[in-house]
Amino acid sequence: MPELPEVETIVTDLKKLISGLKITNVWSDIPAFQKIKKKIVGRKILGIERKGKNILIGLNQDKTLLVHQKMTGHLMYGKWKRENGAWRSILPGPMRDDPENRFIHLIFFLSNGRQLALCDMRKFAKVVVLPTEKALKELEQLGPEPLAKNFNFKSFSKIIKNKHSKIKSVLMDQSVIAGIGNIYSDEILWLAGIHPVKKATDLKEKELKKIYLATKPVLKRAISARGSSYIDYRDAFGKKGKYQEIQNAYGLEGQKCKKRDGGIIKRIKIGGRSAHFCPIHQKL
DNA sequence: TGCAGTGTTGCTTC
DNA sequence: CGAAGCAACACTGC
Repeated sequence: MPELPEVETIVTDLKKLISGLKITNVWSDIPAFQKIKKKIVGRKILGIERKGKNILIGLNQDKTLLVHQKMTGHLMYGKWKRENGAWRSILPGPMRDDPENRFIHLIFFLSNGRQLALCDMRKFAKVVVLPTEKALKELEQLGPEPLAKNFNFKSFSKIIKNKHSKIKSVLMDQSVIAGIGNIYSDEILWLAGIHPVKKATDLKEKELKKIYLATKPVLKRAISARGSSYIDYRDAFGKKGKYQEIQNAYGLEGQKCKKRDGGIIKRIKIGGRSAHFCPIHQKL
């Protein structure tokens, strides 16, 4: 679920909320997660950063808590109480009676009395504690960060030009660019005016440039909107993102293209994923 | 009722 | 080797 904008939103918030705190206890109903308890209880949280869609929580003694939220995972900061076998938020706010609470599978108890909870309906999320060096090594295969200052057209086009897959799939390939998934690949191609099925290797210099130039604005706008909450994404405070209200392609099948070019947004399958595009201004 | 579809990734297959 | 297909899981909507 969470792509770069959603992960960036949570990381920015968590930096302010949990940096400097100690982890005092860990609860989980998933055996794999229960094992991390003895590795991190008593450790201090030094800092938090994002790499692609990964969240790295730096701990003392050179350990890193590596979290990938995959499809439906999201971290929330608050306070929950176990009631009748379920976790219930006891703070005022949107988490109070959010049905999402029933999917809490992991809780870190913090030294200020608050908790960091992982909500994950489909249980795909990855949470591991590794020596920092190892964690960084695991993420070595990630492509460049599209929002970094050194993300330039030359390196961007060089990687993409010789890929033989469809451009949408290439944009979602984490080793090509880090952080782009199904929603934002649709949005980037809509803004660039490129058909998602087009083979990357067939793109002309001018078309590559359009994609490159569309990438940053789409991601930045999504970060400003605090991400998309198509189904279950929540920010650290249990609030939904607003990008789905300003989307141009994703999830808009059958609606008029917002470019007012007379197109009706079409939905097709690409590599097993749904792709949305305007057949008028995104021609093959 | 049952089954296709869902924002990700990595393993298997060709 | 690179590209494509599918499974991991739980739930929703047609």
